[in-house]
Amino acid sequence: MSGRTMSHSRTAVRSTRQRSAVSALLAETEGFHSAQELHAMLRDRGERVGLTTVYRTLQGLADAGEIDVMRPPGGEYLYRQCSEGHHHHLVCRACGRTVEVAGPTVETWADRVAAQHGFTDVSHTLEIFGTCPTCAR
Amino acid sequence: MSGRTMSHSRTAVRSTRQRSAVSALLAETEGFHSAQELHAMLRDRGERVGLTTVYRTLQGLADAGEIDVMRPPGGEYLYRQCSEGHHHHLVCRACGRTVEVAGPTVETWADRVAAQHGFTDVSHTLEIFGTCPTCAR
DNA sequence: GCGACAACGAGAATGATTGTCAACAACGCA
DNA sequence: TGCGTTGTTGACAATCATTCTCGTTGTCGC
Repeated sequence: MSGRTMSHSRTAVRSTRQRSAVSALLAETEGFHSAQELHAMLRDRGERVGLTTVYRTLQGLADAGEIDVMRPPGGEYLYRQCSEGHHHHLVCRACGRTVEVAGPTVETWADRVAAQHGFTDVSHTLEIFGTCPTCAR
Repeated sequence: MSGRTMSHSRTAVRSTRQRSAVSALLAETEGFHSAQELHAMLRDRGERVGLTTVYRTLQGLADAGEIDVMRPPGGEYLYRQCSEGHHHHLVCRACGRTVEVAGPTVETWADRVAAQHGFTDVSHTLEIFGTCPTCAR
């Protein structure tokens, strides 16, 4: 992992119809969706993309940091194209609506705590769940 | 769910050999383990407990807040008996060693952010991953 | 004791994700 | 523009943690 030295221009990522289709779909879709859902959406659109390819493409995009991955308690992986930079999500349990939140406070706190215990190469996951105002009634 | 009114003394939790075995194992075991691992450990001990029961018992204990649940990226659910109260974990990616960390800062931050967006009934998940000093070499 | 019913557990079922591998199609280069 | 290299695709099988089924068993109140 992380050993992608990308020497020269070897192993260039090829642009294919399938990959474009997935990216395009993500670009114009709101909210988080599972790989299965995205695959079904593509199918409904008339795009012919294999399920395996959807999984591979999503993982690739996630590794590249171009999309966000979330795993709600008791559910499968959900993907979404978000704004740039590191941020977290506030998710409604009922309707799934999400709000992106940036928390410099938390980032530094997590790094500091980890450093205090001598941990290096630190990362973290954080999701906030609740009921949004609309669903509250 | 949550409709456990417990009228009279109905639906009392019965104490069984299997349930005791799982609790006992958790009590004297360090670190997080999956349901499958715990089941194997019980088997090695000579305890005869079905896998289904291990799952059920763990879920029950987790619901009751008596044990902690964690789900690392790309893995299955992990269970562990921790100290009382709300806290988070700093986990070593290499050896799995965990350190409990309390973060009042984070708790209030999460609640405040959620409140700002009108979200109610708020909860959150947070895990910090890194490489511990020992594994760093 | 006794009986109601929670708990158990072996095996089947589920379902998301990953592995396989032959056919395919970008893209660099001549 | 033609061609070969090689990353990419996708139908299908395989994996594997978790859940469901349902007949049997063990607890506990009385």
